[in-house]
Amino acid sequence: MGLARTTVSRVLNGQPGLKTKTIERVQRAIEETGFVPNAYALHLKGKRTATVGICMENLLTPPIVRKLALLQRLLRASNYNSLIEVVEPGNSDKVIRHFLSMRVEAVVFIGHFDEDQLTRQVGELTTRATPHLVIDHVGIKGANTVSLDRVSAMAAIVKHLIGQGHRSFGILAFNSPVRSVTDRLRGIREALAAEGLDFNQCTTALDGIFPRANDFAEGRRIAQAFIARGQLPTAFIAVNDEVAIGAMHGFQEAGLRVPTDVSVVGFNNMDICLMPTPALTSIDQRIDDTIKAAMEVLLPQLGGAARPRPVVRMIEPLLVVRGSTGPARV
Amino acid sequence: MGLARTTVSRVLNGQPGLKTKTIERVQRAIEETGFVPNAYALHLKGKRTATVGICMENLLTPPIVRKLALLQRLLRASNYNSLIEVVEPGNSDKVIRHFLSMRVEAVVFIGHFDEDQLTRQVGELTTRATPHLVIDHVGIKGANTVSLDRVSAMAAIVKHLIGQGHRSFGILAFNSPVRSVTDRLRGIREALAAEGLDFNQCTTALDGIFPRANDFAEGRRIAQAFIARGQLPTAFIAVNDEVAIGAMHGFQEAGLRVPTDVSVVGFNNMDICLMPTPALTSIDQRIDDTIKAAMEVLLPQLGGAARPRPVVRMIEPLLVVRGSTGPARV
DNA sequence: CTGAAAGCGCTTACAG
DNA sequence: CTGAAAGCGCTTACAG
Repeated sequence: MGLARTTVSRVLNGQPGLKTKTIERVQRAIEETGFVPNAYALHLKGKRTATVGICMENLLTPPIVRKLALLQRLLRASNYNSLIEVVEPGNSDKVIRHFLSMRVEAVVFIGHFDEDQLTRQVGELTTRATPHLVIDHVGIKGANTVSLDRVSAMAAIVKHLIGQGHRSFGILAFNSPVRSVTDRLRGIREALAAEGLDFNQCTTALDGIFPRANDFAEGRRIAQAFIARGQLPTAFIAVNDEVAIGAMHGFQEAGLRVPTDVSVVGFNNMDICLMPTPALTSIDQRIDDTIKAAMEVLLPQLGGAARPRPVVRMIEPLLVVRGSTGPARV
Repeated sequence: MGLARTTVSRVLNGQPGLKTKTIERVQRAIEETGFVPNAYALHLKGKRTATVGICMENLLTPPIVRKLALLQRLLRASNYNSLIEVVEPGNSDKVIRHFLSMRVEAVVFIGHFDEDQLTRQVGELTTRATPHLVIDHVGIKGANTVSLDRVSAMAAIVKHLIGQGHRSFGILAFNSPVRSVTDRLRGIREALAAEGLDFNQCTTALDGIFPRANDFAEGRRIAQAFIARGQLPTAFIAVNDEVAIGAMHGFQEAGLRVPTDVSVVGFNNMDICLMPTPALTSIDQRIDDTIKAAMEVLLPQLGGAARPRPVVRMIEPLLVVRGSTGPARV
């Protein structure tokens, strides 16, 4: 049809200086043949990939998936593609390799990973001048980080409960070596100390008895174990909303009243907090603000401005008080 | 270092006929330089992309995300990468274009989309000899489809309730033009007809009064509306588990007993079914089996075996009976 | 305003 | 067993 590849290329890239007629001719030809440019040829010859690699811990826990969904939407609004990969145990290096081979312009980690591995990977990305951002996993050396302040979250809970007169606390399903959990335990410990209370003295955990599932059934079982044991704390702090609601049920089935007899607090402020009666007091992660902050950290780096030192932004959690917490029984 | 690109290429691809010493030398050089092959050059020159494009309706509703998570895992186990894209209203053509430019070896649709658009896209993929699979969205002409049999699901529910003596049914939050919902309404209608009952006579819906949210609060509000109206049906069929649980709460708060006064059925059999008291009767989508079937349909096509005509596999739902349904009040 | 030529970084016949 | 050359499908100077 007498069209040079050069001309076609120019039309596709909307470059100026073409006759309208030529443009139309090219566009018609493209439509007729159903031509779709080969992305691999495109990016081989200089064109930027405009792709961000997103490395996910999993796709099964709602808060994590929600972060992904929001980030993906904002990235697209800024004309970036997302390359989403889920880490299987042990293959996180493979994921990073894939990202690098796809020449992503940045890598974002969402969730919790092996600490040493993540540190090494952040180091490698930095060496290669590929920007990165770690969402959630706090304390990685040299890493740009945006994360909920989990220590602060637990302080808010403990303060709220102490303000209601509680002095004995049940800890529900915190038996995990994961950083987010240990941070939260530390938050509880420090908040208690700030009020002159000793963690070991005023908290009880019966987690170890059950396999960790972090679900409704586990919460109920732990509550039952607490009841069977006697000496009930007046307030319960759960690893997440599911466990908290399960515990509420366990208590209520045994004839205890929430919050008259026991107060219960969850974590994540998911929709399910409204399901039990009374509704569950919980911590809101402010995921929208987290991802907004993530974009603020990410975009300048995508622009190529190398940071002299890592940016760390902590998101302040929001305690949402509902009916499941109240004054301690005297 | 005296290494030909050819030799390096051979090492990377594990081709036979190289001296062990050479292989080691190459591998050391690769480690030292941190070399990662450029995927764009790789696939430009013939190498297959081993990538499947997954077009998602959204990343916010749990069943859909669960399908994605499982599919992605199985694809990786079969050595395929997943390229995941979320459709924003109106950009589904852009997604397909991106997939094509990335030379994906197949496209999988998960969720519900605009029917005409999806039909056209399936047609285009077929023309281009790019295999496809539609998960969930049933009734697309020419499409390879794997989907829950929603008509059958509703039949199971209706049969179960009729067996318990119910003859009047409340329909909760089915006011949507989406194919999955209209299919389910048809399922109810047909199942009633099979028992000699007329849909219009024995069902009531008060959905239109509220903005559709499909959540807990909406379920509660609809239940309250039913109570305010009087003439309560004895059984309620909800669009999903959230609405069902909300309705249960609405009824229970008004002093009605479940299932003594009203039976309630959900849909999806999510973990939250265990949260209300009594636990919620629901339909399990059998997502694991759905995705297993999806792989069975997909893999042979990825192998290049062009199907003479589209494969359609319907997954039989599983009714999980719990305490929220019981004999009709007489 | 449009076209012919070089080059991106690999793989794959083809020589040696 | 290893290397030099062509070519994948684009973009980008450079000519015309």
